Amino acid sequence: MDILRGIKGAPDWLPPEAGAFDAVERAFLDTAALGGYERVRTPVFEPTEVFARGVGASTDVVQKEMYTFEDKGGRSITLRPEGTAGVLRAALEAGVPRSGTLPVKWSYAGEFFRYERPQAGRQRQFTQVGVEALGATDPVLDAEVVLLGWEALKRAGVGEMTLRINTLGDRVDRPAYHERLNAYLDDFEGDLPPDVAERRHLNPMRAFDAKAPGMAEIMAGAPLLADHVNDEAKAFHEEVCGLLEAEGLVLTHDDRLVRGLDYYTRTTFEYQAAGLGAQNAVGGGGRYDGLAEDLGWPEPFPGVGWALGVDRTLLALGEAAAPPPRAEVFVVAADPTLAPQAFGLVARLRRAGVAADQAFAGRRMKAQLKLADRSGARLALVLGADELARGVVTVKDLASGSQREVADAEVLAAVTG
RNA sequence: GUGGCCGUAGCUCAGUCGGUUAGAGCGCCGCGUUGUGGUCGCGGAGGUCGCGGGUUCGAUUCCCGUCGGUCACCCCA
Repeated sequence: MDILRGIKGAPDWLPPEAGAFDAVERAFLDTAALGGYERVRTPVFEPTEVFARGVGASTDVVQKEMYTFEDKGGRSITLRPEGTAGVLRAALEAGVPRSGTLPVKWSYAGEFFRYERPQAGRQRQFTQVGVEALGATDPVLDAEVVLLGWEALKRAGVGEMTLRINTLGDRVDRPAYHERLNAYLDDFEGDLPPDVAERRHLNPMRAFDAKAPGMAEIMAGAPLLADHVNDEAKAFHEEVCGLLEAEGLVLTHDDRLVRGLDYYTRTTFEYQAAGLGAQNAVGGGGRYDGLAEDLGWPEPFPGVGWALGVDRTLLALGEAAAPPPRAEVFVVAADPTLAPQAFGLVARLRRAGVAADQAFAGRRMKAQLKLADRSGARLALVLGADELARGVVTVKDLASGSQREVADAEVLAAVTG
């Protein structure tokens, strides 16, 4: 019988990569905390409507990538494909817009699910860390969010990065622009790839993303959203960019950066890293001033945020991924009958906060030292009948090979000193 | 959902122009040291050559199918 296998696209993280994975996640979260973003945890599944209405019906995410099922009560449930819709749903449900001081700044981390064909940097279950700043429309807030994401990636160790940024204007700008763009596309009706032809009436901006042969030429002459952004939004964007440039960030303005989620308004941005294969975005985000209303809130409740891909960042880090912490001290029993004493010594060290380990399965001393070496421990503590009789422990420095005897009562000091 | 490439030891891979006992490196275990690792030497364990079918005297090798992996498209973290 074949062994049972995991689910396609649901990765197992094992040592040492899992340790590096945690380090990346921690770096992101720590950076968010430095910015005053407080942790929230929301469910991994939501009513399907949260995403269908929040993320947008025209998006690939909603149209073909959601893990949707019916629970035993007949409700349609979806495994979260992204974080913003669920977090905002939680904020609205808690009445955040009408309580407390705004903006509220939250961070989250967790697993997300999208039914896609796996490839380098893309799995069906993946991990993101995100921040959402809710309840304020202020270019300083947008700049803070964008800068914080950049700093988070830096803190995790990512080297070469580019920051692409764009403004999509407000929702009031959309209808007029959509109409213009669709009128333009009408002239090419017969040449449009099926997916574009189908979706352009829901959201014609997706046509800019289409890479089918010939589309680049068609879109080269298309009207740009940038020309339909209202003056206030334009000024807002310039202020955001100015703040970021003052902090030394090099911006790559990309007026085709649309992002595949319908809720974005005004600021959209994306962090790209080298060494990732085809999927080179390690994070992205933007402002979503209309999302709360999509989720049923009676009045506008603005927000801005980003999500960073932990898996992808790890991929970008490659060999530079931080090595996980290892045991400091490895206890070796020279004789199998001393196992209880070794066990006790390990326990004593651990209680004192020293990362300690030992060998099992009654290995010979030679093999135990080999394991001590492999563990990366700095010191080996050798316990033998000899030492026991004299109330001492042999402390061996594994790098130099030198060793000395230390009185039992002095062991902790010798190890920590 | 579509396409390319790949499935041989725990891992990374070689090999068989179809032929009798399928190899290497790393890792693992043991011996060289009866209480001392990282180097070295010697030895050992470990393989239905992904699975099913076909062609053939004979298939791990050729063909078909299937499953799995991987990369890319679409899109995104």
